[in-house]
Amino acid sequence: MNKRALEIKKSLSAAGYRLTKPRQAVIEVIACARRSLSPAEVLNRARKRDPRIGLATVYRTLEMLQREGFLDRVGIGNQGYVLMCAERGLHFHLVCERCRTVTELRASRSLVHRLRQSGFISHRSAIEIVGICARCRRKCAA
Amino acid sequence: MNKRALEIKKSLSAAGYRLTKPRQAVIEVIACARRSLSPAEVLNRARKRDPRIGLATVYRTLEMLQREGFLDRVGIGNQGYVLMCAERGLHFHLVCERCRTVTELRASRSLVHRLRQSGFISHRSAIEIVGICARCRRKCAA
DNA sequence: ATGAATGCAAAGACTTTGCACTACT
DNA sequence: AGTAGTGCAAAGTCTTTGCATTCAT
Repeated sequence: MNKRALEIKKSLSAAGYRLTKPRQAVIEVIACARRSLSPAEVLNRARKRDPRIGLATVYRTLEMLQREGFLDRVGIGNQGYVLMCAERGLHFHLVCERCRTVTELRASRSLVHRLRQSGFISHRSAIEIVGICARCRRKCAA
Repeated sequence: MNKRALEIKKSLSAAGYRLTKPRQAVIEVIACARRSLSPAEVLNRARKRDPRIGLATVYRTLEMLQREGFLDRVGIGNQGYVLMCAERGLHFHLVCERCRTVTELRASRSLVHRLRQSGFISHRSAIEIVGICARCRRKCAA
């Protein structure tokens, strides 16, 4: 069982959410994922844990997780993808648009400082940078 | 006539694109916009310049402008918004999720350096940070 | 026990596409 | 003149919603 998944479950439970089977399935799927997933992909993976889960529930759970701050939504093209955040503070997500692997990169102090000075407040802790990761780039060159 | 719009038109023309009325309308609308616009908003504004323009053409033109690097797509929630880039190098877009005003903030050298070291290449020059701008925050407090 | 959460299917929103027509170069 | 580009409407994709039913507390 994934450690992060356990944390999230505890936190949600404490906040008054019911720990249903479908919700647990979605949480585990996302906590284990090494790359960002589309809602449909989350559904497919979640079905291996709870075959009865439906797409609507996936959407509802994703929305809830996002509202509670455990999840980030990333946009590549027009499609929405979701991924779990590990870092707490302000950080970057390097999202590869080819393989959708996500690497986290902590933000520098100076950026945090400059942002604060500008008066702009972001409650989202993740900033997405879309591009091509080192591995896909090597493949491409080959 | 907006200076940036003129630049873009010249550049597109040189690249072999035809400068049609609908395209010019979209370019001017976006070059003048002070905040990010949804495709539907672009249509509405463009109609004031060319009443015959249709939504499909707006989408096609936006796609083309993005492909040519004049435009950035920003995602707030599930909806796609588009805005013109002024900065050339890597920079941030501080996107207010309330009023959708966009402020540009140049990226620090150290970020550019760290990104390069990680082997991650982003061909998009704009990184979006979604939050609440200083003005909306003041309004909210009042 | 009881109401929050679910699954299904239908509705909704946004985007893309096919095709006959238009208008840049 | 010739073809890139357009408008319209239809099709496609993704997401949300209504409602009877299920299940976690």
